Amino acid sequence: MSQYDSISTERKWQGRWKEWGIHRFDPDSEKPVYSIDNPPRYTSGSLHLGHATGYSLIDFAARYRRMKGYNVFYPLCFDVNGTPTEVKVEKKYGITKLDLPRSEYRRLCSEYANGFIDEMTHHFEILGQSMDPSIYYQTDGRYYRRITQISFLRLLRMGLAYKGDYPVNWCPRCITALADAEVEYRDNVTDLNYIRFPVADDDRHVMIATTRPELICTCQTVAVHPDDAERSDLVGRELLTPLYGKRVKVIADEKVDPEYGTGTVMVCTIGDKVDLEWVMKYNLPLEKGIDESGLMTAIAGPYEGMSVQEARAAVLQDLEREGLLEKQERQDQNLSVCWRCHENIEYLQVPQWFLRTLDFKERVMSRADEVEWFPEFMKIRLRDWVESLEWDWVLSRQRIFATPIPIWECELCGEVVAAEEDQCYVDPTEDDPPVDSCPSCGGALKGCEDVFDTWMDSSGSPLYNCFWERDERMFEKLFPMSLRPQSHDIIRTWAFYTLLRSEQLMQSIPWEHIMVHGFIMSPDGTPMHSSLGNVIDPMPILEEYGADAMRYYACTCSLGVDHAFREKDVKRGRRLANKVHNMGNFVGARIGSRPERPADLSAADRWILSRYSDTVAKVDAHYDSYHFDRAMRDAESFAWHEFADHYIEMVKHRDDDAVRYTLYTVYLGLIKMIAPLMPHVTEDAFQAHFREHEEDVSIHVSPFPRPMEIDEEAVAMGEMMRGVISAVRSWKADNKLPLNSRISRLELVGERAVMLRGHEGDVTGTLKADELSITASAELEEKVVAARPVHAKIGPQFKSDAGKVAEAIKKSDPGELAARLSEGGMELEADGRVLTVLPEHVDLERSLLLHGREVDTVQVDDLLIAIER
RNA sequence: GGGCUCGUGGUCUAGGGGUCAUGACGACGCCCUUACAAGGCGUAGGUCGCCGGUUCAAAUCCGGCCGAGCCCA
Repeated sequence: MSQYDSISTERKWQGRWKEWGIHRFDPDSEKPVYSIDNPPRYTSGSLHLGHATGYSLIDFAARYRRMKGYNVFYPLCFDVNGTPTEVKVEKKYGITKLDLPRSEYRRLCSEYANGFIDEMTHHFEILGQSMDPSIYYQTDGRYYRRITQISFLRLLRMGLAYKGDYPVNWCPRCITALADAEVEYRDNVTDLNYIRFPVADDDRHVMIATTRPELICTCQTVAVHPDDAERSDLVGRELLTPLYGKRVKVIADEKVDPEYGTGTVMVCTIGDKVDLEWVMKYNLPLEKGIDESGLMTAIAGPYEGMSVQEARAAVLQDLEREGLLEKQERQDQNLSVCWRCHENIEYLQVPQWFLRTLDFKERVMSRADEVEWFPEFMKIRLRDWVESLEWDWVLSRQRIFATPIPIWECELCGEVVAAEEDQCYVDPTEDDPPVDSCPSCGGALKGCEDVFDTWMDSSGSPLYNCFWERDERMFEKLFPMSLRPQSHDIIRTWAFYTLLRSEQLMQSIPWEHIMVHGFIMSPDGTPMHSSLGNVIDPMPILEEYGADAMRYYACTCSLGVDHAFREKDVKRGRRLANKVHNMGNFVGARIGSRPERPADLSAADRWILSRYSDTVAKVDAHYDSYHFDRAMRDAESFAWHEFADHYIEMVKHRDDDAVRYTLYTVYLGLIKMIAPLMPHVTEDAFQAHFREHEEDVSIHVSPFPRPMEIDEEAVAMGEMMRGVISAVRSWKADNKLPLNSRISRLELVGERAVMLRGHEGDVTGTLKADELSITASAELEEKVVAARPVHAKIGPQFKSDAGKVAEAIKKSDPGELAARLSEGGMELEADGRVLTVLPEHVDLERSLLLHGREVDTVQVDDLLIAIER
């Protein structure tokens, strides 16, 4: 009947929250700050399921901390920068970066990326996000790029940023350098070509296997393994490269794998990382066979101007014609590709700006140790990455839609003139340098056309968020931040670079906690890819089930691991929202005004207050350690299976101050516990039933509940009542009776049952029983029907005899055993020793028989319930 | 190939030394009960991936293997 209408309710409160400004960070507040280094959402279009989940997890932390009394800093922010947008724009307009003036190209990118922001902001609202628009930023803003540039100028002055001329990863499609972190690997199958290299001044030839025949033109040397007896005579001799006839020397190097191909390797400039090592080691000339656009250079002779693929085909054809191609084998390989456009990357020597990184490995790891990781094991990923680093970070990109590197260079002598800090934001391709001409030679200055790797912007997010170089007082207050939330795939980039730069600029950690979540996979557990057609759009889910239901799913996703999407969890979320709503209807109809705590509470009241207190303590601790899945599990299980299923049933027959007080207190605390996870339905219940009695304008700015009392005796009584009531309700169900059918008489028999004397009303009222009597053992025949060993007691005491004791208990006649135990214990003999079995070692199951009356009996543990219809 | 995480009823999942293994979904049966049938009560369904080891006791700890996912080469 009463159904919760999630969609309209959610829109309503989302609108109010905006009006009330309850998510606003207060710069003037004295409250402790909890600041979140929120991942600026990349403006690539609509939100996908992974984002919906990831941002939900962050929002849980934000809302929880607000309720814990923190001044929460949780900015609405977008990442508007970089290659992914350029790739999309180039596709859309069919252009490359070379086709348009820089400013025009930049305008198209900016228009494209900014075009998504309104929609994406709206999506965040629909998801129930509590991001604060009053501290909004986007990474292409002059205000943001200014911080990137100033931080670079500091690093430059410290000697940590430098210009170098080393081979770098290069994407010929994007025509730019790439950092190691931007290189991805793809499985591929290619041909391994066996090619004859004639030996100079001899009629012999040597067979060389290569996957890159187009690079014969840059072959600098040929290597064999020093222990390779078969080929050792070649070392020191010269070979002639096929097609070119260039003389190259044969060397011996440990790094050659004698098992691979022919055991003879041609070293080119530069085919792969191993080539690069040899180039460095033997100081080989760096001849460039491939240019920045991925086309063969003049060195390739007849193949000049061809693409790598074209040249490879042509070279193979020519080799075959000359009889130099012996054979070809299919071979698996691991191809290095550009992280964004997936073009094969090359190693090219083009002068670049670098940031000293290798020198900081240890210090970064030591900062990482100062940060608390959730989960802890994710730090291992960082360590593995840091240990594997071989190059400094290439900062410069030959791209356009990013932050310009704020320097000018002398066209004559190459002298670098850096921008003044107060010039920033500055674009050296448009703005004037701080001096008119080169200070060393008077030559003309040319603005740098390179831009920064966008991770240079991203890794400055804590600096920007904390008002670095904008507001000293705020910086003192905010830095370091409280939390960095992110996914595990960008540990090697965002987390690493942020730690690095915070160490270099501040000698500090950037944040105290880092929370790392996994990916959302398709329902069958495989990754979602648009090419596989298994991508799930969260918007229809949000429209069908509501944001609270979606967030319920999100909170079941424990940190650090990947999760297959499960629509049933979203459905479960919707049912919980409905349940919470309906519990509110029941409670709201009962409570009237804000009740004071009456002097006497019933056993049921004290039981549920104790269980509630225990739950609050657990849930609070789970939130505090970002275990939202556990927080929800404990809160939900209490709400549904203790409070609703039992307590509410127990008090339906009552109408007194104690029950009003208990319902008010427990239900209010309950919705507060769930509020960070399901903010809409809890706000709705708060506004409907509590707002007029409570001071807080919204549940989301109200204090998180605190445990009240744990009354062990009441818990024992409550659990027993719950057991009795459940048992009788199942008895009614088994006998096909409606649950509200009357029972004329109940009798509880058992020593523990006596505890319930004085609280008969809770039981009779709930079960609609006319009469209830409680007796310890009277009029009953007790029969022990089973005896089970209590291993938890037997093990520690009897150690290696535990097995024998357990066996003896199992073998005994239960009745006799019980008799012996009541006389003080049962003695066993084992290897000449006497072992005494005591009552605590045995769990007796008794069947209690009641005769003389026509009754049904139900047993709960050691309690017998006799029911007279 | 290396690192990390994970293999638990049909499906998904909790638990991480103490012995009738948690819960959800699904299935089946029953019940419209002074909040909720989008509800309640119950039943069936398990060699806790496989093989060894440690221990009085292993789903849990250790080793190996098999399988999955992620990250990296």
